[in-house]
Amino acid sequence: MNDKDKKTTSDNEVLDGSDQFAVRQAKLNGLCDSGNDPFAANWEQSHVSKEAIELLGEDEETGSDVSVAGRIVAFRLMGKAAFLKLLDRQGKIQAYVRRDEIGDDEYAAFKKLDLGDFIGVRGPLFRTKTGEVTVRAKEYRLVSKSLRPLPEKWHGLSDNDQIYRQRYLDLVVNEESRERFKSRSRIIREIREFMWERDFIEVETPMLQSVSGGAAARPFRTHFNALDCDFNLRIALELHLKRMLVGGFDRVFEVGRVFRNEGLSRRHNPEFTMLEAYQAYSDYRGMMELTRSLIQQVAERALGSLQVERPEGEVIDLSGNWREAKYKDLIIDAVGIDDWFELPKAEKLKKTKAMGIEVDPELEDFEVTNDVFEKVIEHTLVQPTFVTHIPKELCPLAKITQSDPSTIDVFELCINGQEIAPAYSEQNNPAVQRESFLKQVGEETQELDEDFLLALEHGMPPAGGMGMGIDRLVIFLTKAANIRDTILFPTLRPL
RNA sequence: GGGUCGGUAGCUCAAUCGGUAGAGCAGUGGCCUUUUAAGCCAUUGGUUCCGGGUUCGAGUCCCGGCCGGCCUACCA
Repeated sequence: MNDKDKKTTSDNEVLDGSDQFAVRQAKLNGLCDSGNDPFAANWEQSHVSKEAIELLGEDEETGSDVSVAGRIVAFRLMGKAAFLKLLDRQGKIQAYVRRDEIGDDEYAAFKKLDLGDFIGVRGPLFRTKTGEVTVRAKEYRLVSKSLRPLPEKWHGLSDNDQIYRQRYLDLVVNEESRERFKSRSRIIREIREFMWERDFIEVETPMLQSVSGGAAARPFRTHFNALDCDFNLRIALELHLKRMLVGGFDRVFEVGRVFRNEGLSRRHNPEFTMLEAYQAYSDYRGMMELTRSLIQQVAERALGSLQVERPEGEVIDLSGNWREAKYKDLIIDAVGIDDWFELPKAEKLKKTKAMGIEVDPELEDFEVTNDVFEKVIEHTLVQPTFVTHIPKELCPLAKITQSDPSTIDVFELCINGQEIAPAYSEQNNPAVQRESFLKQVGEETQELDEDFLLALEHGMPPAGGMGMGIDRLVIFLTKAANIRDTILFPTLRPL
């Protein structure tokens, strides 16, 4: 195509090193010409890095033969010998290669390896002067050539755009990121373990839905050619999991992706992972115990600690029982007015303005109050807090509190200044459910899910239900600053 | 969507008031058989995100666009 690319076709041409792709391509071509296609190679691994390192006892200087493999992430050549670091799924292991041990020809080829290449190394373990367990190579093999240079070894990759668009590079060079995604996987595994231990069954429900309900969010729309009809991507798991309760699966959960057609922010990605769990014959109090135990067990098993230090230094303490606070009490405390809930909307607006909060005057009365919660209170709830007795207008899928008909049987768990998990005593009266759906349909661009109401009319056991934003859980458990740091491939504008 | 800050070598970053675009790492050539961001010598590499404009002269100033960070808006 251009002059630089022409270089790659000729080994005889002198490469000045200015085009690293061309240099590497030429090395690869040279190998292929001599009958060694590295992409055709494989390698028998006897140990992964961490296992191999642990083979050598504290007081041992040398050990048995191992065979390891990985990507070269450090290469220190010192004339007739070299040290290199191989990165595999468990971490890094050092290898030591000497010309007098692998032979002159092999060593000449070895010197042409590049950072980023995958190789296998076989030989005995030994301990270096500084005590690092190292594989002394009797044999090595290039098993895959890397044609492009890795990001800088010390600073890693810091350009956000590139970190998200080329996550694989971030994972190779940034250990913090690598560890965070291992933690995420472990957290989700421990969530499943916990639910199984509690006798829940994991199910999978449709992502493509003709009516998307269970939350008030705008859906993504798509088209199904075979039936020539439009579908929505799901915005919640709720309505299908409740159908499972109707069907007699009285403890069910699902961990899955939901999609909401909303903006991006530090806390929002349009596709994110939810856990929803429904337990028949329980209620929101039961879900409170379940949710607390779940997070405690997951933190204990996945991280080994119930204390999580925030980047700012404050320690989130997950141990013991957690604080409970009534929504109304938190509001009254924040605004400093005992009869806040009796004030007309105009007075509330005056007060919020005096507090320096911008509130849209078109909002409903309860929405003004909820703005106070979201803008003033939520970010202060760093230690785990169950917010209870939430106004009924905010949750159309829950039961009314017997002792206070203005509120519903629900909690909203806040940790790290964010909503993590709401839970309800689920509404199972089909008539009441229809009524609150109809109200919602009137207010928003929601459609009525008649199929779900039909299911309810067949009878759903009383149940507690809980939904948890897994990404937000991972944010605070792994000390991430941004939801995008917890999602391998976050949604980005296509280039 | 709005505000704001940014985009310079493969990567991490400099570049004074508008005056020859630099460094470290990586690469290339050489020395070096226990290194730890290995070291030493030499050296290649630039559409300064893109397109216009002002100017004798633009990485720098102006306008438009693209992409992103942060804040904000939408958000059970």
